Amino acid sequence: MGEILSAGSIEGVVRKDVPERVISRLPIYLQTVETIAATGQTTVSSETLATRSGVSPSILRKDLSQLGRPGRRGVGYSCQDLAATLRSFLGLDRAQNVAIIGAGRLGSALADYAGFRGRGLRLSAIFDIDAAKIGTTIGSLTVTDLAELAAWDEDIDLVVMAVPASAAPAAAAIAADAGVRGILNFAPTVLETPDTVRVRQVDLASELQVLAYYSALDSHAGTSEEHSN
Amino acid sequence: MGEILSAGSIEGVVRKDVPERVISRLPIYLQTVETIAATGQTTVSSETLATRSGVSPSILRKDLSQLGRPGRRGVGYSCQDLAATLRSFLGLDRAQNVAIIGAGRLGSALADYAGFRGRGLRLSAIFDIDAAKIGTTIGSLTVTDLAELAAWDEDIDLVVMAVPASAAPAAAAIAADAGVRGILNFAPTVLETPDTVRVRQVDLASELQVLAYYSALDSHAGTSEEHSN
DNA sequence: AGTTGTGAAGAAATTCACAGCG
DNA sequence: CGCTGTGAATTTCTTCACAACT
Repeated sequence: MGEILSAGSIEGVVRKDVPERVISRLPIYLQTVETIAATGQTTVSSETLATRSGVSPSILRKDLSQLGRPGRRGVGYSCQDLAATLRSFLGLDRAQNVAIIGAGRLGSALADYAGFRGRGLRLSAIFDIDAAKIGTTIGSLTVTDLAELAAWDEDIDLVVMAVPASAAPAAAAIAADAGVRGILNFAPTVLETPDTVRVRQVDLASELQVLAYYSALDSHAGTSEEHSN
Repeated sequence: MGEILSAGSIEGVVRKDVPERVISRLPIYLQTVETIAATGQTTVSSETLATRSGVSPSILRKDLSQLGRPGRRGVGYSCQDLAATLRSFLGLDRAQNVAIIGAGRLGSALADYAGFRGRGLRLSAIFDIDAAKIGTTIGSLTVTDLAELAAWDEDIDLVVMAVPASAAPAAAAIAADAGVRGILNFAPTVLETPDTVRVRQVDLASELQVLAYYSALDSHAGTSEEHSN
């Protein structure tokens, strides 16, 4: 009974509450350590892993210390162990069922996005409310009426919301009623959901506007034509 | 003489260095205040604006206090003024030229994304390196060889990187050489760029994995079949 | 009276620096 | 000897609470 990850689930590892800030960095570490493992390296130092992940070594060590499995002092972290621990910690041992709501341009593109499989995510349905789209095929999936989400034969864990802002709140309510646990929202609206449903916001225009700020800032800093070179 | 925003630029407003955390909230406020203004309201309180933007009133007031234009005590903020101030502050007075690199599924979908215009962003080109794609049309744009980015007739301010992870670093280098100021990176790789180029990362799989964590967490909290209802 | 702007307090995140271990 | 794990110091962010102003 020293085994912590016995059931291939989170069991026993999640005791302290880990801040969301930390959680949001773990997938990056997972991605990085998998890339490093793919080159044949068996261990990796906090220095290397941190640099390749875009964070400082101390923050990386603090983060990893939270998940229970220690690295080896003088050596570093075992790539295999670390990847397995991260996957388990993130709840990726069993693939999460993901549905896309919105079979427009963006939804269709995301449906074909290769980055799901192999990352612990299984795209299992795509929904829309537009009769013209229902029944059409995207990749290996058939677009289904959103009304059928609640009765879908596989429980949907997560939803990618790829509908216009005006349609997002109603769709979110349907998803929440259906027992969905998380929504990744591409619509530029703050969604109100019961606290059983966590929302993460991805707003393309906002991100670009942040970049625009720095772009304009630089233009004014060096008012003359060129900096130097 | 007294006019601060005379040249329709940032001039004089940007003195203190504003933390990126704050900057990244401003587009949300802009979005919210525009929505409110569209309903005909002329002023809005920090309470309302904050709630609709998903932040606390105090943080909203702190954020807005940084941009110089005060609200009216006892009344709130003028929707028109605030929107104009935010746009100006973010460098959106002149539309930023945006290019998409990568004319695959995602790049194509983003190219058609309606959310650019009216948000101070002008999509002005889409590039790829695949000869089969170059010359094809997406929306009103023709896919162009990435090699032509450097000599493009309009200066590209910002780039949306929608290429596979393996191709991203090379494409980022080309963009950086061409004088691009910001990259919104959809590829799951940390990009190394000169500090003239700011990168913001949007990783779909990572976002879903964060949601997966909370999803799995809940599953273990309430072990029995249903909540109630 | 009502709502902003803002110091001061409090909380959270990050970095430091080094003890502890392999 | 090298690298992790971690308390303590530091920095950053958020909230509080109220004076200032319309």
